[in-house]
Amino acid sequence: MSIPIPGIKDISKLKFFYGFKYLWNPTVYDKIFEKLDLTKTYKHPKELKVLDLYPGVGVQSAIFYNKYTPKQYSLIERRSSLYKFLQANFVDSPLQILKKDPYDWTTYSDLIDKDKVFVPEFQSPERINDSFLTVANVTGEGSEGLIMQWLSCIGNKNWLYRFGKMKMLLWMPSTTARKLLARPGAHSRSKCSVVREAFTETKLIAISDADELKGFDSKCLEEWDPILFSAADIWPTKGKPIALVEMDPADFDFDVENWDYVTRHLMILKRTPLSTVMDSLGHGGQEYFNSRITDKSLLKKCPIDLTNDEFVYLTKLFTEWPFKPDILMDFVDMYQTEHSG
Amino acid sequence: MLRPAYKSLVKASLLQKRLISSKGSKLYKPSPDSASTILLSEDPLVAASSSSSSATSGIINSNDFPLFNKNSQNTTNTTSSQWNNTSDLEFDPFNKSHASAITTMTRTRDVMQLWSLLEACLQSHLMKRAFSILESLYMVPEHKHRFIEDYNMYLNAFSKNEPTFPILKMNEKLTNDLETNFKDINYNDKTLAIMIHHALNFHSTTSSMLLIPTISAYLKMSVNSVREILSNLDILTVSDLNILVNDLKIISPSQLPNSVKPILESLALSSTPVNNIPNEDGSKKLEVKDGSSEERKVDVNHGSMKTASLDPLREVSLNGSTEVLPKDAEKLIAVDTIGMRVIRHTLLGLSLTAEQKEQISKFKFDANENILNMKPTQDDNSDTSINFFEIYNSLPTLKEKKAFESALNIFNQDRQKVLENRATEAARERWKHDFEEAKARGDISIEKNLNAKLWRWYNDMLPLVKEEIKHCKSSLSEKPTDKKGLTKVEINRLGYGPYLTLIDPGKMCVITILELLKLNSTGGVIEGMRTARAVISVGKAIEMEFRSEQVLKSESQTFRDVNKKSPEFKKLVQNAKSVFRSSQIEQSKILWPQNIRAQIGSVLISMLIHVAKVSVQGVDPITKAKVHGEAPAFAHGYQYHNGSKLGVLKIHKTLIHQLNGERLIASVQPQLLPMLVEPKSWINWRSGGYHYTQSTLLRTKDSPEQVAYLKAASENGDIDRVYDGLNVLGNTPWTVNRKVFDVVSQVWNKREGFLDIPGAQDEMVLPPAPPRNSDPSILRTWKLEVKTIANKFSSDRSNRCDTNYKLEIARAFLGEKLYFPHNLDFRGRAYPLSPHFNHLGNDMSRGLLIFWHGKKLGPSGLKWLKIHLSNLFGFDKLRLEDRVSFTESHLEDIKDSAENPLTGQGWWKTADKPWQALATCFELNEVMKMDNPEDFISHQPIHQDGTCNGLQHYAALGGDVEGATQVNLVPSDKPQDVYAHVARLVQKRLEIAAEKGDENAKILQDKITRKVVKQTVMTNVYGVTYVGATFQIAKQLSPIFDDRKESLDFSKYLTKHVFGAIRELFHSAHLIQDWLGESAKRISKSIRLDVDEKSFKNGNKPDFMSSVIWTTPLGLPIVQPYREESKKQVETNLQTVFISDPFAVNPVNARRQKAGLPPNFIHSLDASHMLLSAAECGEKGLDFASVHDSYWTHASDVDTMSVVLREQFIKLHEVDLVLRLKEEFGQRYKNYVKIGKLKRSTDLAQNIIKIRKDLSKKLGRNTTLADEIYFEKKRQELLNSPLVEDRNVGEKMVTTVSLFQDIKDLDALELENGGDEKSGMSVLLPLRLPEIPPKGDFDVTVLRGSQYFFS
DNA sequence: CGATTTTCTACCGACAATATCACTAATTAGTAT
DNA sequence: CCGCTAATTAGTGATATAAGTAATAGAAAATCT
Repeated sequence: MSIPIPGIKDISKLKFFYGFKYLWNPTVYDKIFEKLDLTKTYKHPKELKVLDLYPGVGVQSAIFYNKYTPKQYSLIERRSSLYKFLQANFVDSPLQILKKDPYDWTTYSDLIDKDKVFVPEFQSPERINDSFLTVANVTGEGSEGLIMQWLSCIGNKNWLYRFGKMKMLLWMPSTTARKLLARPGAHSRSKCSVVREAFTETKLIAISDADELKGFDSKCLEEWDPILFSAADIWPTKGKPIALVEMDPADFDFDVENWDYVTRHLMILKRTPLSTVMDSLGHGGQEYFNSRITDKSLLKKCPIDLTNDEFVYLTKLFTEWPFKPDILMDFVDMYQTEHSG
Repeated sequence: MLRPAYKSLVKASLLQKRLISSKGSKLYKPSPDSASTILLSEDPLVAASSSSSSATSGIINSNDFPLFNKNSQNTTNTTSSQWNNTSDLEFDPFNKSHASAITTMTRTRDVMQLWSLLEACLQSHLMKRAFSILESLYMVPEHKHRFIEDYNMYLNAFSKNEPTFPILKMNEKLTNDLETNFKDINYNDKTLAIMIHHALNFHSTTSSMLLIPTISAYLKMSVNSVREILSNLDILTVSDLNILVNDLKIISPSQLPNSVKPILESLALSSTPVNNIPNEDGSKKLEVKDGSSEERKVDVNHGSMKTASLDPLREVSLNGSTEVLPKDAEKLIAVDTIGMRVIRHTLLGLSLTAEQKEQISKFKFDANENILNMKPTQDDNSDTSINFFEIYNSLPTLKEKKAFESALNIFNQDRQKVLENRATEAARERWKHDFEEAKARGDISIEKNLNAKLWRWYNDMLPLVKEEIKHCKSSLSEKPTDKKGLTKVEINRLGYGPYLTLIDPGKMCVITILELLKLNSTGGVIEGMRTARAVISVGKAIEMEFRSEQVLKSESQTFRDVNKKSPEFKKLVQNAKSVFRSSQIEQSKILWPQNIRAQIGSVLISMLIHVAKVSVQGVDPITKAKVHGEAPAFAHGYQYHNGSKLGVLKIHKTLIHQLNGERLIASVQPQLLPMLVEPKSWINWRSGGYHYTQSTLLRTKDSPEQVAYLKAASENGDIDRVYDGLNVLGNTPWTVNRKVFDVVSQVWNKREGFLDIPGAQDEMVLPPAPPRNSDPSILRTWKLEVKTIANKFSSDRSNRCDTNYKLEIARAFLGEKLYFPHNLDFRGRAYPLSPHFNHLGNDMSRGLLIFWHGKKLGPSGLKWLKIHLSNLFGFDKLRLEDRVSFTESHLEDIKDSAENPLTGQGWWKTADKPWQALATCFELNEVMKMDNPEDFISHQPIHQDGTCNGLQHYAALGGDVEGATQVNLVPSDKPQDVYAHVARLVQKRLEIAAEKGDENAKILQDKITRKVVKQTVMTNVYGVTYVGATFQIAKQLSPIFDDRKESLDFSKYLTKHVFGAIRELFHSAHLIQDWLGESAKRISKSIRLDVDEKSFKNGNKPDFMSSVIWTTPLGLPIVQPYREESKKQVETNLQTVFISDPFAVNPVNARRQKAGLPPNFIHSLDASHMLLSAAECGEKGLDFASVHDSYWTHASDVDTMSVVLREQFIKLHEVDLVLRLKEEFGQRYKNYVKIGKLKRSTDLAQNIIKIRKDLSKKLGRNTTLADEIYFEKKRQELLNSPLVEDRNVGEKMVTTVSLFQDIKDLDALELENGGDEKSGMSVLLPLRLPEIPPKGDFDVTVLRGSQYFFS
């Protein structure tokens, strides 16, 4: 029994997508899944539980289900027009449609702990969890923050990542993908690229605009060989291109709090050589780090050129600094409410 | 008078031509053969007023004359030409309006840059470079008519630089310069003054025979008058004039400037001439016609000086106190103090106790030694300070009091001077002193002593600064052309270098250090400050220092030979000096650009960061051993806020801890402390207040428009009454309430929280973090909690810092007589110039201040004192009798509060305003001890507050009887409580709704108190929105409901009812509010015809540029400064800084204009009322102070003040102010147009379409609204042309706008925004204002009898 | 031209985002005539 | 010496930053089709 795949005709009747964009063309999906080769990870798809966040019109959900018929496939969609669409298109289907907000943390605790509607299996972090997959579409321009939060959850090993190394197939704006996947020295290298490097193993799978590729590292592209499709395969058509990314958690071992402080502050002046930029870490930082860093060629590098390993090294030095600042969080109170009576 | 006008017109037309051709305008450019050639006539008269670049005439047009001015209602033509004559193409960077500014702004920037370069070069004696700068300045066409001033500056410096240059050679140079290098420039009277000065001062090189003819020749060459030449006191010193008048007798004393006349007269009488130039017999006095009018009378220091003249100083002989004349101005300051023995002598002559006498004889009356009680010791009763207030009070007779005050005044004059000028040096001396003391005790004490540390930093920083200045100077002396191969640092240096060279490096170091310490814990940063704020503050402080230094230097220069004479003479000199200062402060034309300030600040701060070190302690994370080391005291870094970076300057924790326990009085900007003597009277828009520090009358928001209007009004003499009121406020002497101070001080030193003073906290205590792998929601809650704590911590700390400043200033002024100079915000409300500690501050500040003068309570005073206490407890809505009895029923509490403020029951702490209540308790307690309470001498200011002052004005404006009754404009036997009344109305509404079964209403029914609605009623006057009010009410309701969401829902519901009730109760007020709002909206969406090209760049969508402008009844022009802000990043040494670009010309922010007009208009009225009342009270001899709508005076004078303020209110509202405003708007925005919609079907619309079609054919493209505006503009110009034929052509012209002229009811034709789409079309309509709401029958004069109007 | 998206959110005193890169206008340098 | 072009630079505008949309949500204005 296969689930009917919503067609573009029905989809295009929907107007409001809250800035999100969805690939609707099934042929592109075929290519994507072929490339992903999920059966390599999920040897027993029948045991797989899939969480589909912001499924939108559910094309991908239907195709996925038809291909792998997993044990459980839950769609989390709160936006009422889309929720209604899903309900109308998937009557009597094995897809579980839940009207909950993927943005809200409580959605997950309710789902897993309270209502036990969707309970993934914990697997030890030696390999990718082969019974739990999350698929998400966070292509809204304003929702980038959510992706970043999920990323930091990998670092914290909380949220869905408490069940081990869960793979995630994540749709995002191509600009976000570019930022995340930027390699040391690249123009768009930023803190979140380092986060990605530190916590994950990430590949670009597909992208909706070949032009966008020039923003990515050419060597990596060779390796990834992403699928290109056109803006016409997306609905709504207008707007910026999107990309699909496969994200696997990776092993890491460092003090996240200090590492966060060091990367955050160094990446502000990302084109300033380490020999001078270290002062922005605290009183007398330059002097300390200049004396501690033995490899003088590292001092000539700029933060934008550093690999995560180098950041980890700097973090180690930082933790050993007797005079390091004791407040690592940023507290700026911009809006002091005026008192009046 | 016609000549210059004509000239400017030519220039304007040329300018416009260039503009159009260069920018490839989209505007209509007719071909020469087109029928409309006439419209682009090259005739300068036609082109003139159209030019968007013709400076002031651009916006300050005929309509912009303040309406309350005498002749303003006359025909616009005459006023218009007046404007053109007086201000055509005036090149003044401050006199710019937005619409006109754009073309010249870039040039302005260049000229400013050149000016500062010039100033710097002259200062560094780089005459050649200076000359080449002059040549550049000469190239700026708009600047030519001002160029001579720059040349004079150069010439003057040249004269000083080449003292032995013979006058003939000098003359040669002058001739050569003006005839070959600067052909278009003519000398002016100042030039002649410089030549005369040169001739006189270096007469050793000029033969005496030559001297007189030379000078006579120069005098004859005068452009305006000899008087004009002689009035250049910045050039001609007093001794110069003395020679001219008394020795050479070339000129008659009558030609002297008024301010120095008395000095010279007295010099003439003195037997010893200052100079020994032989009096040549045959020299004639030059009689030159003097057409110049009397100078505006300047009455500085009137009161104090008059009283001083009858003081006993006269009898004291002063001979023998001759000292060597210092050459250097710096040293002059120290010597320029009065013989203090005189003062001491005077004081000792008064009836004093033996103890007081001893104090005085011990006291060193040396301004330099005793600026203020700023000693870092905690000992308040050190021998060196004197409680002047106590002595003053103890004097038995009025005569003695007067004598005392006058002697004190002379002493204080000197102290004020030192305070404004030498405070940085004083701080430095103190550091040095402490350092040396600490050094004697060993290295550890140096580290422990803050001042010693600062001294070290200072010494380390100084060479760096000097080095930098050296670089700057060398880059100055190089030719500016070879920029190649410069590093970024060097290029930046080219920008700020000229400024940096102007100030003494030592001072800059001190200022930098003090500023950074002052900014500790500001801007919501935990341990530090925002970089942006720091760099700008330092830059500003440096600039301010430079200003006062300049004024002081030129003052010393001019008066250098006349410093020590008899006391009377001294007074003459002091008078003359203050006049001189006013003119000097006025003259300084260069305001440093914001980016330069930032750059200078950053250069200095980065040097300080480099050198300032503190010793620190840390724990090695590995060995766990204690580690000692040295770390920079300051560090530059960044913080994120919502993804935005924020530059932060962090202060090391150890330093912060040290600062918490220190007295930091010195870091308060010394120029801005309260004054020891009466502020300089306001005489024009930029002269008043402090003696050596420039402040402007209006706190403008970087808006050239505001300045332009203010300047025009000031020069027109329209705002003299404003000055009067402001001077009364400034001349009220205060002193610190010592009793209250002692209590506050005790509380403070306990370091615990007390009332609204937060307790001291050294470390932030944060809750432990949950494990990293907790649920994100838990992590989030924790983060939020931490953030709240951090914010609380930082706000507490900054609050405590602020309180510390207040206390320190209060401490410094204990026993002193102090004054608050005031200026105005842009609506005309008055504020003290001195920050931190003033009577507008919080309850504690107010409690710490009392009037210096005491007045006997008298019969009514006691009553008012009691009422005052009741008011402070919040019982201000009772009958006066009941308030009196409230106080009388608490006599025991009062006694206890006064006698055991901290150990007793603490009744005073339960007051609404506890500190002021405590102050009042102290007085009342003393009163109770008296046999005859009416004889008690009271210093306590008694407040009279308007009940909802905004609504009072609205009620008066609308003639609204109901509203007037509610806000006590109508006599009543008991005061109306608006808030309670509104609460009752809401309650009624709820009851009705509840009966209908409304659930919300049922729940809320009995929870409506006065407090719930109070804030909303209050803010309603300010145009609070529905959403905002909901939040306010939610805050009040939150204790009732647990759930926030629920609380908010109820609030939403309740807000609707509250709004309804207010609208019902103050219906008339709302109609006026709506009218004001609608008018503002239409004005800010209107287009001026001579609109700048830029604003119409996109065809049919203009940038709206007209802001709402009106004139207050006092004649003060008010310009709402709300425009879209354009900020730019400016590079500095540390980081880029985001600051608003003062040269930007931005479209108005219609929303804010609309939202702002109702409150601003009302505030401009209450400000007028206050200033009128202040002026009147001042004339009646009352001490007067105010906090906007709260008027303060002595208890005994409350009755007098009550009459005054009622009369002034009536006077204010005798005219229909709304009507007046509408008329003013009508005048000002007469030819403005707006974009509206018209029914396509009407004849009018068809005619417009026809015109458009014709035009379109001619242009070969579709017409735009811009084209239509262009033609209408032309039409208006023709109509206003002085040539008859032009006017005829204009009258025959038909434009899309002119069609509307004869239409009567446009309202019928115009479609409101709801009109159907196809039948309407966009057209230009003349701007019309809405009809004003009808005025009610309320007669404002009845409030004469309303005892609760203000109470 | 109507629907949709963005922008507010009570006035004044008052107080502020920044680093980097891509692109363009303007100036300078250079070279040849 | 002048004119021309290439090359450099100065200046401007755009974009990303962090990472729960600050405590909040509905109207009005601006923008787009």
